[in-house]
Amino acid sequence: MARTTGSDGEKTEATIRGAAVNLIARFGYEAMSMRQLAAEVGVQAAALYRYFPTKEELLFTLMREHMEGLATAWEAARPADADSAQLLSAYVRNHIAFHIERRHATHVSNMELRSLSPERLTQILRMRTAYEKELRTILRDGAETGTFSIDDTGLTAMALIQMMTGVIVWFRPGERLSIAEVTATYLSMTMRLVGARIGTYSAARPFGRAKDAVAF
Amino acid sequence: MARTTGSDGEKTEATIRGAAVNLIARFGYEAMSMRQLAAEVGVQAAALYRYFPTKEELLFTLMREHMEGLATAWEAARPADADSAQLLSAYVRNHIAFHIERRHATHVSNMELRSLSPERLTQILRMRTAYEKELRTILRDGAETGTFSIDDTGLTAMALIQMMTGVIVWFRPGERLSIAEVTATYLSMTMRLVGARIGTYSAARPFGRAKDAVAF
DNA sequence: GAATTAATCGAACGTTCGTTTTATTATCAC
DNA sequence: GTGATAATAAAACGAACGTTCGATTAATTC
Repeated sequence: MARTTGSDGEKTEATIRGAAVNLIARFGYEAMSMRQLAAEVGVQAAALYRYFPTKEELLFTLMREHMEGLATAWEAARPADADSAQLLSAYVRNHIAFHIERRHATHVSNMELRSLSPERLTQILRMRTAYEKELRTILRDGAETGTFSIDDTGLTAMALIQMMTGVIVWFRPGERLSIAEVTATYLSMTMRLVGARIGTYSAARPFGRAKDAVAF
Repeated sequence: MARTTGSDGEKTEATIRGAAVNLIARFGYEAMSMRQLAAEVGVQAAALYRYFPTKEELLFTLMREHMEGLATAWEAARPADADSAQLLSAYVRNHIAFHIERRHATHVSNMELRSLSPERLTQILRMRTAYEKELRTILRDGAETGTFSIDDTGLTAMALIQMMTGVIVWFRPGERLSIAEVTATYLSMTMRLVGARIGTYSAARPFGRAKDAVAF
């Protein structure tokens, strides 16, 4: 009974976070119990409350930090003094890379909005909207300069984001396609979709072999 | 106490299904309780078990029928003796129409896989795979005839499906864009994405007004 | 080394869950 | 009208939940 020898608060908290992301991604937030999470971490459920006051606070923290991480990554990746095509290219690359690396956290971030209380939900949605707005701005500017040919920027932005984020649904590291190949292909598809004129972006062929329809 | 005057089994079952789809879409399957569902329907929780033996069976039924409905709709919509571009066009139109009309059921079908038992999950995944294979076949054939220019059919198929299905995330009937406009735009984007040669599909401009970046 | 703080444990709280059981009433079939 | 079936209600079962509380031990600070 009582404090376990060798316990370290920072390590335990990090373990809790990691285990929570995995368990929520796999079972769902509502289906994951605190006892299950605690067992995964190697503590009793009561110990979790030393780090997170409520189950929802744990979820909110994971989701908020995911969005903050995305915003930060995009801020670092966004090229200065770049034209629309370059900006879009950077956006796509960053988006794919970020989400592939955090498949489970992305899963949680996209699928557990319903379990947040209204105020917290508002916060997360605001962050998502801000990120989406970045893409809309790129598309609008590109359309205005004639770099892109877009029917509706709002719709196009959402369609692209859904398409790109959807990579986490099917991509599995170590399988047929590499991250580089996937990224290049998504970029190529994106540029075509927005009607970018040939030559406004570098879209080297991502595959050395002939097209085939190997099943996923 | 006991049977309510005017009760009708068929009507009650239909009401249960409808209410379940709405509640699950809104709160999530795990968060929705049978008492909550029963209250929404206007019966006691025990009554639900006359129609569905378990909560999971209810979910499975909703998801299975959603997929069956989609397969049936595609079967009816698929044109006979059509080329790849026409097939893809029909696929996109059917996909968008079907999902927009069943936003909540789609939500449930996509987000609650985790709550199914392994055997049931396998069944649903098989149905999804079959539907996806239809698109892959269209893309592959189109690529072989040179109608489309595709880097990787498997990836492209998944990207398209994620993009199109994602319409339910943002589309709201009665708002800025009509279903026809949305459908036309998704079709236009799809054709570009797959590198369909101009002239191989009818992509009339879906908007009469200038492109703008009105926020969603 | 003593006091304080940190990190855990075990037990328990109050509530809710999916589900079953029994009883009751309504509707249908003959 | 009688018997069978359908459709519901009310009560309860056994289990599990998120969380709190008090106690205990480990680590840190002075």
